[in-house]
Amino acid sequence: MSPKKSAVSTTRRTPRRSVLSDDVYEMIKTMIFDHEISPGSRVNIDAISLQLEVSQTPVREALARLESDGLIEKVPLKGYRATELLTFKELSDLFQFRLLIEPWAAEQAAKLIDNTGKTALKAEMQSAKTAIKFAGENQFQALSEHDSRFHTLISSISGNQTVADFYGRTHCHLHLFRLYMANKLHRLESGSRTDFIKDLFEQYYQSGSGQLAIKEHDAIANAILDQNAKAAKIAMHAHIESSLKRFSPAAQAAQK
Amino acid sequence: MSPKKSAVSTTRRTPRRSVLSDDVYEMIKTMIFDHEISPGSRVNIDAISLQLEVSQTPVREALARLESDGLIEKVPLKGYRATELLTFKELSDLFQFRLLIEPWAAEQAAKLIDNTGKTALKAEMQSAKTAIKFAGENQFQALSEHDSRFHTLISSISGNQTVADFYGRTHCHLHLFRLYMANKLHRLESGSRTDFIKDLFEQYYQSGSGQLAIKEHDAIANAILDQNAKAAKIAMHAHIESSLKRFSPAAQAAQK
DNA sequence: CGCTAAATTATCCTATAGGATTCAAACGAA
DNA sequence: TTCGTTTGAATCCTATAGGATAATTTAGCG
Repeated sequence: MSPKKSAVSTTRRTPRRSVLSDDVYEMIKTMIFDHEISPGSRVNIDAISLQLEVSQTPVREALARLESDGLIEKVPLKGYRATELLTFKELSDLFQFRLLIEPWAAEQAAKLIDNTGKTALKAEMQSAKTAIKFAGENQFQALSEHDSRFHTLISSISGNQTVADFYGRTHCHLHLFRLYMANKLHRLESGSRTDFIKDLFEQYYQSGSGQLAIKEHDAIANAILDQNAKAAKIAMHAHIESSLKRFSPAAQAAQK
Repeated sequence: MSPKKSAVSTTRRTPRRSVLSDDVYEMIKTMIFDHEISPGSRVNIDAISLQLEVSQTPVREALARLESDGLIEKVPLKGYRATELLTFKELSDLFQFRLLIEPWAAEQAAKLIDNTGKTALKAEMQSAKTAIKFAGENQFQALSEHDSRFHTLISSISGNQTVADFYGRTHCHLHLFRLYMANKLHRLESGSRTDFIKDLFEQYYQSGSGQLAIKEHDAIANAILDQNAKAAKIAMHAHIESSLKRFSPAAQAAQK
């Protein structure tokens, strides 16, 4: 009876391939991004393993890795919890870090880009422009993912793996922050009340801002495609600074 | 019988406190730094758990975290292995990254340093100077640890937590690289043969270089203590560049 | 009403067993 | 002799149960 049951469940698990703990890692990450696990809330190993229908071992491994990513933190004898949302100070620090890294990466990318890179960059910009037109209510999601891919692409074209790696580590935090703000805006829209926070969020997220970010991306992409290193560097710097400016009011408001 | 044995072993384990997996993490890290686990070699979970007298669970968690640090890598169905030593390209990339981060950090440190910071910085420089005189055969070890503390201290005084965190992640790789070269030098000295590699290593590690690094640190520290931001930035930039130059010949030779 | 002590809860850690996969060596056929 | 197949051992990965310890809550007493 018991062995048979085990055999059945094994059969059912078989379609899942590769390493289970990697899948669990991605699943928990998705749960955080989707706000099934909200910032600051506790993450129970038992609960996760029951929910995902795996044992505790892969969950532990996944949580240990997420702790290194800074998405989960472990309080020694109390358990794991999702990290709090970035404070305004942390957000500023993160953007300052990007200002040190990414303009240089754009500069290098302009110097080193080859035909493969040019094709990829053109494709990414094209996909962004079609996405912004047709995505409808998922426009924000599409835009956010384009942003992620765009910056990652440039980091990788820069040829410096260390820089690309470290940029990648920052991005999930920014992504999470954006998603959180979008979620907050959504809830505000569902309700009937209007207040200054809603205005701030709309100011950031609605049409103007989306178009603006794409325009700035365009300037960067064109400079890189022209192999104009200096222009690429300047454009990236300007983009990150104006991006922080767009973030700031909403971020400060969200602290309260 | 069985329960009694279990009770005994439990009693023996009791003195170890706090979270076991953290201890295991540090222990494995130490084993890597001490070359008990050499670059590229396989890391057997069973063996580690037997050696450290813990079960597999904390070992797995530790390895998962070390994988995020880049000190261990996991090959899906084959096991864990220590990562290979940095290639010359990776080393160059890492120093380029430091050139983007640390001069800025030194600049900020000079602007923001308070009395607590000044005291700490003076103490660190003092300890370095006494260490280099008296350490004897451990001089290299002492110097290496001073270097680590010095750069970490400046990153933290800069006030940007993101920058400090990311700097910290680079340092263990540099540390490992240095230890590896020191070990290689040591083995060359034990043997009787002399060759160009030995010369290169000596050129880097012996008196001249140690004094040189301290002098450069001194220039940085003084600029920061004087709150001369521009000078601090320039001094840090120069230090990292000359540090890479000292590394390069030995690193390129080690590749072969 | 406030404080101490016991019971409950939750988490960490251990231990073990078995399925799945890979690597290596032995064997047989062309 | 050489190549391909098969067998065996080693290892990883998963699952599950239960004991130990710290944190939390509840109850009782002053």
